[in-house]
Amino acid sequence: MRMGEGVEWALHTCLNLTWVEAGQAVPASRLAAYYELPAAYLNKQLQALARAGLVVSAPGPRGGFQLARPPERVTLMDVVAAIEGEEPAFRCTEIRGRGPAEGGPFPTACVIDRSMRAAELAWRRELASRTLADVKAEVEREAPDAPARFRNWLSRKGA
Amino acid sequence: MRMGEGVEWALHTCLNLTWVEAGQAVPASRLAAYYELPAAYLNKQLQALARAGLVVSAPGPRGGFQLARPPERVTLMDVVAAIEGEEPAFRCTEIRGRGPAEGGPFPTACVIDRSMRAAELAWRRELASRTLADVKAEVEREAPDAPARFRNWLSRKGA
DNA sequence: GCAGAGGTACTCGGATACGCGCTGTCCGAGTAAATTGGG
DNA sequence: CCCAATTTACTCGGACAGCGCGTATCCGAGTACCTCTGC
Repeated sequence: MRMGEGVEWALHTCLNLTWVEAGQAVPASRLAAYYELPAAYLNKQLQALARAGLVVSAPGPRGGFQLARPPERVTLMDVVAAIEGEEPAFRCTEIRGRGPAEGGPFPTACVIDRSMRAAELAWRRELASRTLADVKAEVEREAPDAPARFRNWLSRKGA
Repeated sequence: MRMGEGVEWALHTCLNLTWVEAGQAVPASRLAAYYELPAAYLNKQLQALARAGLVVSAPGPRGGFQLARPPERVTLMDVVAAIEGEEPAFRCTEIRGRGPAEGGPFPTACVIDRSMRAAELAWRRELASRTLADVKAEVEREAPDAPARFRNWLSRKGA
C-alpha cells in the first residue's frame, strides 16, 4: 500500500500557504521552486486541491493559489482526500459470493470488510483531528524562523 | 491510495484455514477454487504469508498450507503486513531540506511526517487488535453453517 | 494630465507520453504416496 | 505375505509477461497589468 508522493508535496505546500499574508496569491511555480519540485506536476496537485475547495486559484499576473479557508478549518484528512481520492484503500469485492458453494445474498455485510473499514475509520479520524493550524503552531514552536524564512524567500525572489 | 487485491484474498483464505482440522494441509489450488480465484496468483500470496511465518507449507501429495499458529495469535495486521509490506504508506522524503532557503540538518523530525505516522499507527493498532479468532467467532455467530459448508465442500471435492 | 484601446506577459487548466508496480501466468525442483518386483 | 526400490503424480517456489495507475511534461485559453496614443 503506497501513498502518492503528491500528498507530501500538497501538505508542505498548504503549510507554506498558511504563512503568506491574507489575500495574496502565490503561483505554483514559486511554490514548487521552494522545494525544487517539478512545477507542472505540483500544479496538477494544486488543481486537485482547488477542485476540493481547499484552495482558490487566480489566473493572470499576480495570480496563483491561496487557502480558501482559515487553517483551523482545513484538516490533514481534507488534503489527503483531495489528492488520493475519497474511496477507501481496502475495496471489498465480495469474493465470498463468488464460489461454487455459496448461493444467495447474505444477511449481514462482510465481516472482513467491516473490520478493514473500522481500521480505516480510525486512520481517518486521526487525520481529521489534526488541522493545518495545529501543524503550523507546532512547526513555529520548534522552528520559530520558518515563517519568516519562507516569506523572505518569497519577496526576495519577487523583487 | 490503493490496497492490493491480494489482501482480501489472503484474509478470506486465512479465515477458511481456521476451519480445517488441525494438522491437515490444503493446497492453494483448492483454496483458490472455493472463490474462483487464479490459483497461481493466490499461491503467490500464500508464499508471502509463509515467508512471514503465518502459514506453513508442505510440498508433495497431501501437501498444501495450514496456519502456523492458533487463530488467537494471528492479527489482521499480521496478514496485511505480510502481503503489503511493513513500510508505511506515507513516506517522508524530507523535501523541507531540498529547497534553496533551507541549509543544515533539523533539530526535530518533520511535523507532517509525525502526524501521518501517528494516523497510520492508529490504523495499525486497530488492525492489530483484531485477531482471526475474533473474525471467525463473529462469522460463526452470523452464519453458523459457514464452517461446515467449507469443510463439506473440501471433502466432497477430495472424494 | 487623463482616459481608453491595444499589446504583452504571466497564470491556471487540461490533454498528452513515460515508467514502475501490481496483476496474472508458466515451468522446474522436491517430496510423499502408490506401485511393482523380489524375498 | 512383507519389504524395499522405483515410478508416479502432486505440491510449492521462484522466474517470466501484460496492464493500469501514478509520474512527469507540454501547450493552449484566459486574464490582469503595462504601454502607447489621442484628447
